[in-house]
Amino acid sequence: MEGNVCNIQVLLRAAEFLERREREAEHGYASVQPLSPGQSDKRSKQKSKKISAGGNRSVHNELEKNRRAQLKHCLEQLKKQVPLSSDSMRNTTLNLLRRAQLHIKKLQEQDERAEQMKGRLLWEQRELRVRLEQLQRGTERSRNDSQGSTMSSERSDSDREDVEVDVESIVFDCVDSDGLSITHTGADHCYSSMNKAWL
DNA sequence: AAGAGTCCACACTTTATC
DNA sequence: GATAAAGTGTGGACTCTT
Repeated sequence: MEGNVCNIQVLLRAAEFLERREREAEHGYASVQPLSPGQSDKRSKQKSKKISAGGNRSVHNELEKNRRAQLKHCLEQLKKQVPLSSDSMRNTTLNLLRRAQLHIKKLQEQDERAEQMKGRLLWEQRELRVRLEQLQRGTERSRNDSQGSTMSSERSDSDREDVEVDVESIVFDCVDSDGLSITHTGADHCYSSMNKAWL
């Protein structure tokens, strides 16, 4: 009985040795040796459980490789989206993530500014429409007074349609070269050109 | 409950940079 | 050559599916 126990222990040791040698041959170095008890709870549990993923080390390794390749691919994609840094920062993953963070912040700010400008332009558009209506009514009245004409308004709805201005396009026409940072004078220029188009 | 898939942390190696 | 960063193998933990 005692002899059998000894044989089993010898066999287990031999199996361990063979496994270790196989690992060394596979990737050039021995796998991580378990730490002494108390160093790490995780490590102390290592031998107690089979590998859950696939039950096969090589399958697990392949899956992990795929996962990392995917992660790397995503980082490459991100690198394309994020503008290159002008300073002498090294192109490490950490720096890439930092630059991405800054870039996102910048884009959010630009978006905010664009929204503000859009609101202002819409407000301006409404104001100018009201003013136009007033002017049209004024000219109609003066014509009626001077000529006593019964003709209907010179400007039909279709004419008025021509006057309609696409605010969105104006916003982008007025955008500065750096993106969406529209200066006040630039916007004023837009308004004056809008007025010219209408009059 | 068992198995598969995925994420994460750790140890270690390899490669790049100074 | 020293150091940092990237790459790899591995096992545990967790979630989801069957």
